[in-house]
Amino acid sequence: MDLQQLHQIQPYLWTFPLKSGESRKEVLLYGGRALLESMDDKVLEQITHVASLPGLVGAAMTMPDAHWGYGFPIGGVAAFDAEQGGVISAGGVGFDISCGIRCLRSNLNLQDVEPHLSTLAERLFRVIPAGVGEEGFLKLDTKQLDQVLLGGARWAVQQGYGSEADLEFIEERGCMSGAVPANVSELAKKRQRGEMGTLGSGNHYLEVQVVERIFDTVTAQAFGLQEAQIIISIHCGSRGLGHQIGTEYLVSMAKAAARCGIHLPDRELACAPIKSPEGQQYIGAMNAGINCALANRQILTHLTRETFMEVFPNSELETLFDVSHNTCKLEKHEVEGKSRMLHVHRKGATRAFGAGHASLPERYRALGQPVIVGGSMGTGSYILAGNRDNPAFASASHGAGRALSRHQALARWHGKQVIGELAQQGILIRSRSMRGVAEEAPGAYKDIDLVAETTEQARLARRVAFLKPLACIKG
DNA sequence: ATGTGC
Repeated sequence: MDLQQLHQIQPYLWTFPLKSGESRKEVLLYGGRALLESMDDKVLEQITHVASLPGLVGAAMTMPDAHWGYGFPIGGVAAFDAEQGGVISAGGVGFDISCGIRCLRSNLNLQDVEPHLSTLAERLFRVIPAGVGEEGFLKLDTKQLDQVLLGGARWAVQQGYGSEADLEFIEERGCMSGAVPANVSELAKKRQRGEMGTLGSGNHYLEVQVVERIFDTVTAQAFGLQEAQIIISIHCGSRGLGHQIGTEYLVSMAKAAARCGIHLPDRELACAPIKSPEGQQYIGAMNAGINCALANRQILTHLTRETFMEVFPNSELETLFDVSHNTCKLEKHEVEGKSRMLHVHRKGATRAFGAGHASLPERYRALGQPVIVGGSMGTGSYILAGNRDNPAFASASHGAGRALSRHQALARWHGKQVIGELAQQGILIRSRSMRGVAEEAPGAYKDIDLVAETTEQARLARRVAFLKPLACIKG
């Protein structure tokens, strides 16, 4: 991206000035010079399109890890007011509805795990279904699936996959309200029948990590983190169900937009007024998709615990937090001194509530929400904490963010070579897809250290801990 | 992201 066309407001905040005759809201880009210079021009084009949608409140924003997505950029944040004709967009949520990360903290340290790492990786790889179309141990009929869509992680716990203690540390206490299973098609449910408790493909992973650095000892203590501790991160979403919801509602939203006279600068931006029948139907379906993802990560947590118990009989894995980064949520935000209810799209952006927010578990309330910034395999992850003065509708980065397209990555790396290079650094990769591994090569991603540092400098969240990968199960 | 697509 050419920074000449931007205006720097603060050291880590840029705006794209309006051209004469252009009618849109403000565009804000969070990030430093290095990240923005290497960012695709498409990000600016896409977020400028978002800024032209009806009912947008404040500015359309991108996080430091933003990259080109479908319609909305990944790393995009946009809040809409239903009372002012605000819209909801399937492309603004993302096709993998409620894709997110579950983080588990263990009572094990590096010394305990290192000698058994290969055994652990092998067993996790055998137990955790991963890859395109891979199915799990559960086969659900439509009626059971409706219960999943209503109950989320709470349903999974009721089935014996985890405990009440997990629920406290999941967004929405593990169960998203407002889910309407009837708004989810039979086809979407059929696709999900065998896919509960599966990882999926692409950038999804289950990773065994070690806390390598603590940045903020007080917050780390509240989060239960210390150096050399073993952490497990599970990154996945709502699988075939979420994807099918996205596909179907994209069509219904395109029709709604045409009927309501909404000008779409890009057909991928299909959206419907929040107050329209299509908008309302999508919200019910999306909330069901969120519950699907929450249940999915809960079942995977259960499988992870079972596997750890086989290798480390005294292991205990507690849920540190579970946060989504592909959602649209109705939240209360202060705008120019006024409290308003807004539909906040976060696509490839993590919710980052600051200290004192009522929805936070008591354990974290004085310090802020754990913000999980997932790395690519090999480059580590960060846990940050939400700030009370977050300027972006309580949002922050979600990961390293791609720097090269999948296509570019395939042209540059081979899967086996990537696995070999990571093995030399002591990082074990287990995957059924060598193509997938090549696409996910660490070099195809932005510098996560820079993303985390910039996220802190832009006051979006503050760094608490850095996690180094040890073993990664890939889709 | 995805019962992977020009």
